[in-house]
Amino acid sequence: MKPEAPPKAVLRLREAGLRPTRQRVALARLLLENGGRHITAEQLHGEARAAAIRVSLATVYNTLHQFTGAGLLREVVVEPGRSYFDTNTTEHHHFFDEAKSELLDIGGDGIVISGLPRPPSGTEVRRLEIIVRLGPDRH
Amino acid sequence: MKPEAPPKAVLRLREAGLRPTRQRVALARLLLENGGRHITAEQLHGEARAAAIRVSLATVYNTLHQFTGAGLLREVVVEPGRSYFDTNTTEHHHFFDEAKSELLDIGGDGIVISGLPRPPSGTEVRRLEIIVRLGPDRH
DNA sequence: TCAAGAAATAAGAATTATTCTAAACTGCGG
DNA sequence: CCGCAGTTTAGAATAATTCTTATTTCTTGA
Ligand SMILES: [Mn+2]
Ligand SMILES: [Mn+2]
Ligand SMILES: [Zn+2]
Ligand SMILES: [Zn+2]
Repeated sequence: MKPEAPPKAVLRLREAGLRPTRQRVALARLLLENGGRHITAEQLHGEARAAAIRVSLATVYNTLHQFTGAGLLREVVVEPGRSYFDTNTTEHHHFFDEAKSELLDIGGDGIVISGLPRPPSGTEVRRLEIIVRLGPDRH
Repeated sequence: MKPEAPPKAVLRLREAGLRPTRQRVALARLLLENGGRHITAEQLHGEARAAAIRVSLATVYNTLHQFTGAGLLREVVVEPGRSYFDTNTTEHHHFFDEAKSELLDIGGDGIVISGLPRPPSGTEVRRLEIIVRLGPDRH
């Protein structure tokens, strides 16, 4: 009588061509229903455990990469040996607080870069990113 | 009778407050007498072996970090799990060819960025870097 | 020139993030 | 409900880097 409305996350996964498995749906919820975030695989795994979602770390890694491939996430590399995954896939840039190891969004609108050379032949630009590295204010 | 003139590398190390040991001098030569480079610890270790310089990988890592701390090198992070060390310490930016895993300099002069917000309070900008990620030209 | 202490090196073990393997499970079309 | 491709998982494996500790090498001041 009451046909279940498929949750939003399920639809997003279907659109992306990813089977809405228990784990993927749960992770999609954590990631996409919580505003803009910059999260590590370990962190997400921790949140999943805290939310009583049983999922292996390998699956968290797989899922993060699949989501990235599908354009639901973006991978940000600012520190050696660790990847952050960004739920904000719009064009934007980052502050990186080196003391706190924390990324902060810089909205992409209104930022203009001039003077860049054209890319070497045989290549084309995939993405342009600005990283503003921050340290403690040593006034 | 003929007092040896201390090689350039020795002087650079002294200025930087680093003892000019056999290994550091040899690595400084490889790094600083070969034009602008973006090199990995493993790569440098390989070059050292090829040049018959006996130095351990641990020392290569130590040296690269010390040089970076002293401002003789700059560390660039563009790929998860690997650091590049840049012999160009002037203000500049990079193309990163993701297919070849190769960094290319973009001279810092003439590049202007506008519209950036000011850093969050308590922090100050340490460095601003632009990374232009390249893929194969899929015309 | 030499002795002594401080600093640096090296070998290998250890750590960390991530990926791989292969076996068990599950969503879904028929 | 079957069956199978796609998915998950535990644990092993990998890769880059760091750590530990004994040994070696600079530096300096008798
Ligand atoms: Mn990745
Ligand atoms: Mn480092
Ligand atoms: Zn972001
Ligand atoms: Zn460079």
